[in-house]
Amino acid sequence: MPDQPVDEGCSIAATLAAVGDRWTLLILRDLFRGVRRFEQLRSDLGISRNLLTDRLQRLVELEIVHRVPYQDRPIRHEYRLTAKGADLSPALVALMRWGDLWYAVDGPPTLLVHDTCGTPLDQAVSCPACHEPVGAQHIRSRPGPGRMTETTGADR
Amino acid sequence: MPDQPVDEGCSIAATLAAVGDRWTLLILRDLFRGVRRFEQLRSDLGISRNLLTDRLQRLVELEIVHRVPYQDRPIRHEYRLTAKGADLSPALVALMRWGDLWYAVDGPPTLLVHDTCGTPLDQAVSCPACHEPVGAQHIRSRPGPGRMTETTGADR
DNA sequence: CCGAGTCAGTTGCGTTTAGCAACTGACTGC
DNA sequence: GCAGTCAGTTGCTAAACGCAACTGACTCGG
Repeated sequence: MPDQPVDEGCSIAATLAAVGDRWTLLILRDLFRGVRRFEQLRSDLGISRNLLTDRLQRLVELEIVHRVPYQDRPIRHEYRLTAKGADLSPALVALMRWGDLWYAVDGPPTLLVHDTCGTPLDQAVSCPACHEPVGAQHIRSRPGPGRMTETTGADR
Repeated sequence: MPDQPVDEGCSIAATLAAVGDRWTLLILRDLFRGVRRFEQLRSDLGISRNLLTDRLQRLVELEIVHRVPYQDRPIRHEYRLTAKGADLSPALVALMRWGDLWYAVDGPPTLLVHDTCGTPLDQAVSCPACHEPVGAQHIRSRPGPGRMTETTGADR
């Protein structure tokens, strides 16, 4: 997928360049849920086969997903998240919460719970110094160590 | 923008249907950073004018962004996040962190800090009962109250 | 008051990407 | 040996994107 407008030097742009197309995050959502096989993914998502082939290949190249054989004769593979793929979990959680908040009139269609105790989970941005949650209006952005060049002033 | 494959009954799909195209999240990133005017957005993103017009209109329709006049003669508007738009902050933070983790070799290009104390922020999924952070492998998903119908078994 | 400049679009056109349907191929199981 | 499943591939059409040129409402400098 398309070389996104890759604003090098922005991690959001870098992430979207990797997984920011119409299907990839939905494929990953299914992988998190345990849907791992081509045909299952296809019918669950309603994606066409050629695109699914394409997106999975790309995810494998990016090492977000790996192919694991689950039978020989005929050889068939399933797709599993790598550590890099599993690290997308917070992003999917955040996207889900926004959908829950603004589009789920009767409450969330899916709850995320702690496996050991079954309690519904929280997600928060917080300040390790102040030990409190931080809302969007209290987040500032600053150039970090990985910034190459021209630090323009316009912060949040 | 395109009517995404809207798997109704999945908040991730609902969110992606709203903001999951090639440009929208980058536009929102800029709005969070304080870039608010058409021409600024255009040149910062390198997006073509027609698409920017289109995306902004859609964001206004969805009430993620609103148009505020900043001068008359000629009348000019800037685009600002609504509360709904501001609620996307955690999602952008999560996408940014993944990019930082996997693509920022020299450290993050941008740091998010607490406005009052300047401390770099954390984001975590946590269990309110156990009072501890919860990694991807300990998250289970369950049908929630907003689920309409056929609860298929395949959980995470 | 005329021409250059700015900002915010709109229009038109060619290229890319996506979506659909039909086909292949390696099997299993009856 | 024929139907069925799974995982693709190929070919064609439709939708989305990207670029460049044009419009329009102004301001400002001379």
